[in-house]
Amino acid sequence: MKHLPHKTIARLSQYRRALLLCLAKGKTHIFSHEIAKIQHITAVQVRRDIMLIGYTGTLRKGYNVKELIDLIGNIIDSEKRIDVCVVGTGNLGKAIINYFKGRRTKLTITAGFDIDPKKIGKKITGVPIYNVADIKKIIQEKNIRIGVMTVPGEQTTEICDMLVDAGIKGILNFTPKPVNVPHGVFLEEYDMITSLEKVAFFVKTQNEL
Amino acid sequence: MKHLPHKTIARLSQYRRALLLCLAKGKTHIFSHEIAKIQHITAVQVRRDIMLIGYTGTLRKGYNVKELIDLIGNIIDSEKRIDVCVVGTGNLGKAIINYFKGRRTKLTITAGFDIDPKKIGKKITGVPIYNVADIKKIIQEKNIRIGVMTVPGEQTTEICDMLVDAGIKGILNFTPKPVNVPHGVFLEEYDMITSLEKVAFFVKTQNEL
DNA sequence: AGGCTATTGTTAAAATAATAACAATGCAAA
DNA sequence: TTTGCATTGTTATTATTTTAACAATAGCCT
Repeated sequence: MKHLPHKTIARLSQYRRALLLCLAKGKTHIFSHEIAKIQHITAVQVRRDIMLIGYTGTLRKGYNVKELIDLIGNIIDSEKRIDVCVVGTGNLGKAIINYFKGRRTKLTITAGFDIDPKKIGKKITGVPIYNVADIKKIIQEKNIRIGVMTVPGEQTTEICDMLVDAGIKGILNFTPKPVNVPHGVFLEEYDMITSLEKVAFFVKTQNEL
Repeated sequence: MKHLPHKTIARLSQYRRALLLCLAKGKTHIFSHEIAKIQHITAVQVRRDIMLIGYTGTLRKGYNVKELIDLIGNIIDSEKRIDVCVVGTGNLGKAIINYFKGRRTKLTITAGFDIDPKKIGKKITGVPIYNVADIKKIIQEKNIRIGVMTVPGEQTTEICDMLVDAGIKGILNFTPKPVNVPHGVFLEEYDMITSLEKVAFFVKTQNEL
């Protein structure tokens, strides 16, 4: 497979969720338009994405749910578990840790970090919380490869530098402040306000029509 | 202005954040490459976006920070405040409410909804929490136009239907379950796992090289 | 069996988005 | 004043992503 578009990667992850739901319902096959409906995209796009990963469905029966789940897993999952840490265990950090609890994925949150002494040493739904000061030590000991940042804006830059220094390979930044990472570290930023303002923009323009 | 690309809308919102920061620092002008650096994009893209909204900077001095903030505001803000509600006041809901606290934007969170009697009637950083059963009444009374869903997956569909029924115009769905809305309601979905799996995919492929 | 239809797989076209290229020009320094 | 250069604004090009089009065919119905 030469190269999978970013967008396709993101959709594959979503397809899998839909497929797992179907599997749970006992469905063995699914049509492209059924997946499309769930994800609010077109059936063509689903077929095209599936084509890109080299899977082939059955004419008039659709795709084998289980096979497709496995294949998507082969592509987007790592062979081995990838350990993830969450830096900042405020509301958002807790939400993320809870969100992952009990989901079967190769991604596992194995550490949380905070500066609050009241939190350090405790656990959040099974995930131990460490002192941010020990971030490098813990990340290397546990071979953590991905860091999720949910700290307040003022600490973002400092924490990011610590993560990079500790040898982290990917960062998902939920803080409102953009960061810089050296080449070789994958960075994904997400800002809730941007999403909300986007919704608001379309609500507004629609109203004006 | 004929038509602004979705991506540009999203970036404008981010530019504004960067600009507000600069304004706070006392900067009166800013260069395209400075904005670009903050946002991890190219200066060309910044200039192009700014061109699209019809603003013109000063050669060798850059863009007037204050003017640009105002113009972006004119474009992406509503004239009037848009009221937003958050349905589900768990960790994520609380995180979002806190996140907005004290930010000056036309978007204001004016209601939270929950089913937990212990939460109903209380406030979260100033935002009153109502019973989900009263969702239609409150939304109409307060003229709330946008709903943010942070409820558990099982309740997603039901809550979504209630929001639509109450006349909401835009929905931002943070739950893991995709929803359907009728034409005329703008829907934006965000799934944290998708973001994280995307990061993991690139961490994985890079490792394999 | 034979025709009809729904569905896949794939190529082609269109739309969207990002990047490059470069003319214009105003400020700074000589 | 004049030269050089940094910076904008804009058009052109390229890359990416989505959508359309349609041939192929497996299964269903008669």
